[in-house]
Amino acid sequence: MATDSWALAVDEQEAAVKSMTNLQIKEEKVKADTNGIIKTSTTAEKTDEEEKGNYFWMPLARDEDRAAQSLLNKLIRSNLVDNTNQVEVLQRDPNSPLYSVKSFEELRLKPQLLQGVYAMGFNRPSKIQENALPMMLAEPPQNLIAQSQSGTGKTAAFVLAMLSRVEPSDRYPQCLCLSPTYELALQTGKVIEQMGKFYPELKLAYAVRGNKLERGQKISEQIVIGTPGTVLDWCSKLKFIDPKKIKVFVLDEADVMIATQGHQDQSIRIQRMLPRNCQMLLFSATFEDSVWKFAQKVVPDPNVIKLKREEETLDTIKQYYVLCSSRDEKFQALCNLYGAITIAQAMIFCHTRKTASWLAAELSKEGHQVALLSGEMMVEQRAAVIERFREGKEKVLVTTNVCARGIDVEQVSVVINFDLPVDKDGNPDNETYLHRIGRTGRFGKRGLAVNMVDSKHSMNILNRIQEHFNKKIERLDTDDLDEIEKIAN
DNA sequence: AAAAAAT
Repeated sequence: MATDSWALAVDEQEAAVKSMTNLQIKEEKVKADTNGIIKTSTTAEKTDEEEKGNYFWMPLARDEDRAAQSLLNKLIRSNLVDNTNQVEVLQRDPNSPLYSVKSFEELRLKPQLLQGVYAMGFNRPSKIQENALPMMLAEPPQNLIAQSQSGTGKTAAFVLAMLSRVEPSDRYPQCLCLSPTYELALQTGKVIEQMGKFYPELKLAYAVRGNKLERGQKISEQIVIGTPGTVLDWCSKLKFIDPKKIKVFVLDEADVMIATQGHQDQSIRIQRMLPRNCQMLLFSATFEDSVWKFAQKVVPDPNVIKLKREEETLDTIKQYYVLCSSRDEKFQALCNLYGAITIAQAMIFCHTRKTASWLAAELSKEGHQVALLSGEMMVEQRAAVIERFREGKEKVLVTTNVCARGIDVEQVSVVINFDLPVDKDGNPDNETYLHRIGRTGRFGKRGLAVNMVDSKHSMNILNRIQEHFNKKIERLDTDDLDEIEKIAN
């Protein structure tokens, strides 16, 4: 459960891993890698920091440069030497060289952190990690607003940044990470636990709904992951956390966390309680223009990694639509698709909780096994459902926007928009669209997205989404099962 | 419209 201690969670994980057959191969690989690292760091010339046992990334610029630059307090545009991704990198300190690392060793991480990185099966940094890690680990700490497509390793990047700054012997919260939903907080927590499992003293607290602590004490966990409402309570009313001691503040899915129609109030209230020198890290696959501007206003002096519009979509995800005339026809089309989408796993998105529960019930009546997940369910139930889906015990998940962002289940090969994503004014929600289809095509895998259109109005919405991303969404005939299975494979 | 709170 969410309240479990760090140690317990790690024990459980290890028990699970031991039951896997390829354990020995994995362990040997980790050992070899870490031995290699320890050797090189002892033979290399040691800095004062290393002598004290602290391994830091080399400062990106000399102190005098930095002092001069901080006066300018201005962003200068540089071009990243990078021919595969069209990204803009805006550096806080334009005099410092623009770094990107090609290996985790170059980061000079503490050995137990590097061990955690390799134990998770990461061999080399992804594109966003290459660029973001040197910025995040620089001394003194610098803020970062970073954009990178779904499934490209943002979580691992900011988790590594938190773990590199945490001091496990100090028994109070030092790193705070906010997630927009309960399920995502649990998922990110697992990544923190896995990557940090070689720090024996380190503990993680989950500040999420349903995790009730005894009143009147401070918590000793060094890292806190949570959802905005609970975190705010823990920091203010309940005083479990002393926000003044937080060194790193991460906003995952940052655009929705600071958007007016999102979690803005709570996130900003939490941010205001933090010390002025707290490092702020904002990550998302999408930043709508106005939100991007707001982010740069609330984050002092940030480094910036931004995608060009044409690079936002992933080409590995094929997008289609099916044309229907009513909701019942959409349902029929979906039933036709069911066989094809259950080859691997699928997620079906609805606009409301009501539609989601209706659809799940109707599909069940037709004899199709589906799971339902929405915010009206109890957290215990939600945790159980997402767990079953992760384990592959459920092939199809009918859900709302609660699962639109961040949820990482590798086996998901199809995303279906039973309802297209629209905002409260009925306009297309391009950001949510991108996040939803990004539940498939994780880490370079291929994926399929199918949009169900049932009116002129929804066709118009889809056309506007196409125009926004300048990406063709082709028609699919659900009567042509051969064609569908070909695509779904 | 959904999500997010020990209120």
